[in-house]
Amino acid sequence: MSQLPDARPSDSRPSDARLADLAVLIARNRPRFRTATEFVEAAMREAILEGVLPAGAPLRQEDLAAAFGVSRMPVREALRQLEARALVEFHPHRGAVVAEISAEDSADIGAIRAALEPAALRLSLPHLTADDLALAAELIAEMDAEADPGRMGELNRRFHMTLYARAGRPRLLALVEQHLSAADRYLRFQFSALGYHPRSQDEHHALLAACRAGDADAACGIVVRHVIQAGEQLSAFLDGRG
Amino acid sequence: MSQLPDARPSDSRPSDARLADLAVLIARNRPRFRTATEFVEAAMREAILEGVLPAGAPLRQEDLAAAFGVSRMPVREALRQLEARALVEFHPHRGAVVAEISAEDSADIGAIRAALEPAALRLSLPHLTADDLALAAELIAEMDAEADPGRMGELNRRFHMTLYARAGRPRLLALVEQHLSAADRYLRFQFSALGYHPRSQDEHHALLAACRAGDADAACGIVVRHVIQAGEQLSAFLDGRG
DNA sequence: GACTGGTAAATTGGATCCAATATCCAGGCA
DNA sequence: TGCCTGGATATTGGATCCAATTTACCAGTC
Repeated sequence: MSQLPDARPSDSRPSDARLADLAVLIARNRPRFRTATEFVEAAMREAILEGVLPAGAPLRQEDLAAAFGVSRMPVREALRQLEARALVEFHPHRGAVVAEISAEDSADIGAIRAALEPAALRLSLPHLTADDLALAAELIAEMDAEADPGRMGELNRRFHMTLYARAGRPRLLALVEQHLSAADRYLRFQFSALGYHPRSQDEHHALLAACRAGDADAACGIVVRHVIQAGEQLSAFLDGRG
Repeated sequence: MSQLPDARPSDSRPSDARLADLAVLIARNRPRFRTATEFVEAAMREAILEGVLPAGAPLRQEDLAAAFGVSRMPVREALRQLEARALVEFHPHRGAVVAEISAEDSADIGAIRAALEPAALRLSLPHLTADDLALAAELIAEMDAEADPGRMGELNRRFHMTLYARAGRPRLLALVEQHLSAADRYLRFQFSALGYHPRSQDEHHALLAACRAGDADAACGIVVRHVIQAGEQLSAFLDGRG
């Protein structure tokens, strides 16, 4: 992981073009992560959010280390970070497990989204560009054509984040994305079980229209309803099989 | 730290009362932290929020380990958790530092609070008891008598959390408390520099009154204004010495 | 047959050890 | 003189090792 040479060339005629190409090449080839811990943390977060590591799954440090081809230590540090994000739970001396999902937790996340997302949208909306709106429209179209639940969640997340992106509040946006992802974990169930798809798409269209019109109040109202009703539907679904 | 016996009694007549007492006794006597990592994490978080470890301070793992009387490993895990909470920043191979504070970050936190706190209050307000309101009033009174900025922040945080506590959304409340604490870090400057004290207390009184009256809209309006104007004042202060 | 007690295996938490990287400073070269 | 190069040092990132705790299993007893 860290013993790769940094691709530092000994080429001694540094034309600007060459340097630029080089930077691109380095950027691409640079192992996406500078430390093993970062790598493991990102991979595990994705695995949990994607459902590859299902809720309740025990996380044996030794096994994970072997799977990632590293020692236990980066795994431990990554698990600690994920714990702080409420994606895994530690039980002292008994190990970590992927955080369980529940109707209560779903409602909790829904309440947080319903509070944060309109705030982000209100800040972002005045600064949205035509390109942003075009991209959002494109993402809606892609969702229409998409069947795979995993890709679906990804597109949904990108659609929402595109509309919030100009808020210029990194911390707020990070929180929003975090809970959007967390909600994805829950929605994964629902996508296959219930066909909540068409209605959701209607709301996406309405939201985009309100954004185009620059109508913050309307847009926020749609977002809140969108989030709330998704949460309720999901809570009902989870309750029905708790 | 972890070699204390678990106080498991061999008493073989388990009356319910005895069991309950036992649970209390165990809970009280159980070392507050079960692992060194938990201990270090809690202590460091407090130290950062209290300002004992000021913004920008380098966090040498060896020194911290010595200070806590443990090895570097629990320190490393604790630092990772604090990184996920945005309280420290890692620079690969260069070490960790206490997260810097800035006017932008202050505004960011203000926006988050302004979104989350009214949501928490709205959920909590219908379930507030007379005791809750009495406690809140008491905390306001204590704030009047308090001069120390540290204790002040603590009281302010408890006052707000008392009003939100009945929201019944653990995740939401954790987020609220986290950002209330983060704001404290910033307010510490202000308390001594500017005398924003009296006005803030007026707002606290007004907020409590609205809660007593069960007027959610009014209470939320006050909270939002309270947070926003504290944020603005602070941003201005920080900008003025950027 | 169920429960207590004790022992053994598995797994985590913590400490130590090694490698890799960044910083700092001296020295050579244009 | 100024900049780049190279090595020494400090500090982190990662691996290995040991101890402590939990769990499972099995024997013995009521």
